[in-house]
Parts: sequence; C-alpha cells; structure tokens
Amino acid sequence: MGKCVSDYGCSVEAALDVIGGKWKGVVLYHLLEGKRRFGELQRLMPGVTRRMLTLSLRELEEEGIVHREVYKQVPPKVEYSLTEYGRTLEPIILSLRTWGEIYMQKLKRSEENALAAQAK
Amino acid sequence: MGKCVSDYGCSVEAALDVIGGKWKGVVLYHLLEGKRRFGELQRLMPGVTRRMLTLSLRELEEEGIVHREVYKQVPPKVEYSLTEYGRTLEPIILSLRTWGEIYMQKLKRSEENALAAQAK
DNA sequence: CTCCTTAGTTACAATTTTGTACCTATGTTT
DNA sequence: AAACATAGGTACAAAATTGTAACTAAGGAG
Repeated sequence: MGKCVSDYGCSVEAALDVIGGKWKGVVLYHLLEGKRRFGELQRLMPGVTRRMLTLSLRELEEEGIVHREVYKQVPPKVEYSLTEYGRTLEPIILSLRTWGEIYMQKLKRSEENALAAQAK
Repeated sequence: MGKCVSDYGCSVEAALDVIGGKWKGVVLYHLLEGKRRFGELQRLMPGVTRRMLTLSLRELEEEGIVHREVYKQVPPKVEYSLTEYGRTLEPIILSLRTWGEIYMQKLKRSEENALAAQAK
C-alpha cells in the first residue's frame, strides 16, 4: 500500500510491482475468462494456499483491479471478477501466456532429451 | 536453476518466473534499445545495487536471454545485449511499459490531488 | 447435538530475496 | 608509489515473501 511515483525508476518497474509476485499474474489470467469463486480459483491454481490466494486478491482489490462480490449465503459465496480498469491489463497477461507456452514447450523438450540420453 | 515443467501450473506462472523479481524486467527494458555496459545499466536503474544487477544479468544469461561480451581491456569493459531468443520477450516488455506509464500518470495525479487538499 | 460446507483469519516459522560492506584484478595516470 | 577506473566476488545481515497449522462463522443435513 501507499505506492508512490518516486518509488519507481521506470514504468516497467511500476507495472511489475503491481502484477509481480508468485500468484497475482496467475489470478488475473484466470479472471480474464470471467467471474470465479474463491474455491474455484484455488482448484485452478495448483500449489496456491488459501492464505496466498487471499492476500493476492486483496492487493488486486486495493488497486482497483479486481472486484469482490460477497453473497449473503451460508456457506459463504464470494465471486471475483476483473474491473474495467483490471481489463486494461489484458495485453500484459496475454503476452505472458503466449511466451510462457513456448517456454514450457522448450522445457518439456529438453526434459525429454535428458531422459532419452539417460536411457542410453 | 534447474527449472522443471511440473513446477508450473500455467504458462503465465512460468513466464513470471523468468522475468519476475524486482530488476530483471527493467534490465530487459533497457536492453531492448541495444547493447549496454554494466555501469551504464547501473546509471539507468536508480536504486539497483551492483550485486543485484550482477545476479539479474547472470540469471538472464543462464536462460539464454542475455548475451555477455567481455572485452580484454583494463579497466574492464563488459557489454550486455539481448539474444535472438531474448528478443521474443519484446511484446511482454512493451505491454508492461505501456501499462506502467499510464499507471504512473494515475499515481502522479492522485499525489497532486492529495497535496492540493492538504494546502486547503 | 454434531458434522459439513465455504471463505476466510491469525500467529508463527521457513524460505527467498535483497542489501551492506568490504575485497579483488590490473593497466593507466599523476 | 599511490590512486583511479570498471566489473565484478563474498560473507553476512536484514527484509520481504511465502508456507503451515490451527481457529472462526453460521445455516443446513443427518
């Protein structure tokens, strides 16, 4: 909280401060496709803990990127979605996704090669 | 080091693992414009320490994103540049830059407003 | 009356990232 | 002979991030 222009040396640094960290980008990626409940996000993100998911969502909410809708039900139901402002991040997330896909394909190929070499 | 496909739940997570952190994106941003010497990068990146700059460059080099060219001179001269593979990151860096610029303008406006309100 | 559900919160611990301060190499300049 | 320049390396400390485990709320089901 309490971000300040003078904290940043350039715009890339500022942008990475907002979507950086281990999970915020991943949350945004899943929210690009529409509303998601808390538990749904948890299932979509293997490895995330409830705590980290909560923290990530709260920070994105504070920035005005994510909208949090609480339904007065028991058991509770909470839906998260991108705000209009949040949707301006779409180009970043899509370019991350595209590049990441190719990167993972490369990783996979080199793992397969290492395995084949080991089997002599 | 020793990245593994199974470490990642999705492609965005993988991409952020490569360019995430406080400085790697900023280095890439400056290298988009061409070769840069170590000291030059340091001057372009207020706040970075020699240590963090070295670490960031080393990681990017290991991934094959950045090329390191050492000139046999005294005092030493080392030039860093993007590899062809590194240039595939351009869409990510440009979208981060564009978004970051608008974000910083928003921050600046709200700081000015806060100041004006205080002056009553 | 107890358990189940979802969406959390909290205290604490471990891990990762980042920073500080000092050390190195060596040809050139003063 | 001492100082300067650049591009580091290294040990250690501090700070930030992330993880673990236990606890909570409140209505409905059995």
